[in-house]
Amino acid sequence: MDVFEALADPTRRAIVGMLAERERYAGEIADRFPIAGPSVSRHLKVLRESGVISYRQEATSRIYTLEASALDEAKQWMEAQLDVLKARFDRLGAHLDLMKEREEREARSDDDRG
Amino acid sequence: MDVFEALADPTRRAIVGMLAERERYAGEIADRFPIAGPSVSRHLKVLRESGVISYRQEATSRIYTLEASALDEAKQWMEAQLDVLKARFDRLGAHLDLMKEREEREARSDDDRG
DNA sequence: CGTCTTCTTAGCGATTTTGCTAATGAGCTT
DNA sequence: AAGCTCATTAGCAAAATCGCTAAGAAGACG
Repeated sequence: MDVFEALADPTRRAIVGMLAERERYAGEIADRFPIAGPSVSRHLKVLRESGVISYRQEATSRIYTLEASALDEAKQWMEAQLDVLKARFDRLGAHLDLMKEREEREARSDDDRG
Repeated sequence: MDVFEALADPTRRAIVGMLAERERYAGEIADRFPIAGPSVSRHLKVLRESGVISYRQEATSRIYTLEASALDEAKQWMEAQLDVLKARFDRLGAHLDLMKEREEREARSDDDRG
């Protein structure tokens, strides 16, 4: 259910990386990690339940696929935070510009007065 | 050290959300959650050690700030995976186009002959 | 200097996570 | 139907996580 929790584990992120390249059989995934098959199977389950991956059955094999939507959701959360942060800095910049402008105007007024 | 692990916890993501808006005192953060102060303090430590937030001391208070860089790093990882995935679909699309084109060319040849 | 405020670290228990091996389910193949 | 392959679930131990309360560190302030 929770994408962030699913991506917290380095093995699971590596699986995501593998599936970004192309679809894979469960066994093909398991072979690439130094841990036992059932352990990988559990990681696949977590990724499945969080919606990060899906599979289609083909005879006795499961072919796993990366689901862009879940990953995109997480990306968008990151972006939203960064946007709010950026907006804050932009306002700060605008504020500094405003202060600078006022400063200059006051300097000119001083000149006018001599 | 690990941004993804830091963002796995919903309380910590809420803290990130608070700090995106503006800097906050540790106490100000703690007040917004139904858990005890020390528990929040530990969450802040995890976020600190993963580089997601930083603080500056001011008298007895700590003012916490969101660090864009760590969040950006996580965002970029997401983007990288999605880009690889997208590139794959683009290639697939190109492949399908190629097949379609060949099909049409063969159809024309049939007409010529037919 | 004693004490208040602010925040953290120490230490504990309950729960969850991650690894393992063993057993199970489902589909081929002979 | 027996046996093989592919992948999962079941069940266990070790480790990590998250909450709590109690105790500590460090500046402010009478």
